Amino acid sequence: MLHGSAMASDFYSSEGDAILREAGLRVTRQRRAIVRVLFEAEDHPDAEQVLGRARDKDASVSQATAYRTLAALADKGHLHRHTFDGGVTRYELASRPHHDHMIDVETGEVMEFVSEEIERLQKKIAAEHGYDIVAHRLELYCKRRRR
Amino acid sequence: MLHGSAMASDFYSSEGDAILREAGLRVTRQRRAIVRVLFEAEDHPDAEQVLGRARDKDASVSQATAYRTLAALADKGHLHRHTFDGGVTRYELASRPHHDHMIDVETGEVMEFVSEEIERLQKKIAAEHGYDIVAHRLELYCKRRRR
DNA sequence: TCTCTAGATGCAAATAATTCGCAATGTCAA
DNA sequence: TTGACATTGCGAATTATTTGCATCTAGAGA
Repeated sequence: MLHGSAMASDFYSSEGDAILREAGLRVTRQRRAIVRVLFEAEDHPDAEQVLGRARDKDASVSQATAYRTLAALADKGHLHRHTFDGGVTRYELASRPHHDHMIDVETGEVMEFVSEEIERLQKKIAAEHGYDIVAHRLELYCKRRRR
Repeated sequence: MLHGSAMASDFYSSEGDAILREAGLRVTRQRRAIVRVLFEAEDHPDAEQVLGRARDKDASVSQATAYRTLAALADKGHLHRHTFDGGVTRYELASRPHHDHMIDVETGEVMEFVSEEIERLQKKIAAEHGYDIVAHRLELYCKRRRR
């Protein structure tokens, strides 16, 4: 298992390095930690959570660097920002397969889904107005159906 | 025309009073001004804009009251909050017919649209996961199609 | 119409999240 | 190896919004 973990870390580090380079950013210890956190995240962490987790990997990561790195990656399109219903900004790697979000308003749980049909309709609507879609945001706020 | 304007104002004031009462709020001079601004708005003003316009009607409206009133109306569901792509919070009366938003990323222009088909698909998706939709947010970020 | 009280107001200070200035440090192309 | 310039941490500054508090006022009831 130690072997597996080490390999996984190396793997993610290189993936992360690539993302940083693609974004035109220098690869630093701190940024490596931050990007690794993003690769490992299975949720949608906010800046504070990213900072905390990055510090677990490298205690030298400062708040300013976390915000600066997240902003730089988001600006270059490598990171998506989400602000579910007036909450704080949450982050998610853009390299993940595209999906939209469904939020359980009672538990705060965030689920993911895709609908080719909706994607197609969105494009159609935009086209009808003479537009091309650059990005979109679809969030469904739901309650578990009682039965 | 003076007649028309006066009638329109009266109309909006009573509509506004009703909304305030329904929200369980007392009808004050300041709140009347704020709610009238919301009724008259053809855009999606942020708190600062609402405050400015309300002050044109009644100079005594303070920032705190603007925020407090907007928050109270939003909490009671009479007002929708929007945060288009990381910008400030914008407001829109919930009594307006339902619609989603299309944002021209080059001009910032906000357009409205509805698609019964998308609405239906959303409900279907939620249902498939065992959920009922409480609210949703669909925003299309677009660029005018060059030809 | 008068009174009374919970709710509302303005002001200024307080928060929360994020950004910025700056001197010190680190990356990486040559 | 080196030098230019990007990046860092720190703390102060911003921005948007909220809150504490003393003072008013809407509006139910006498």
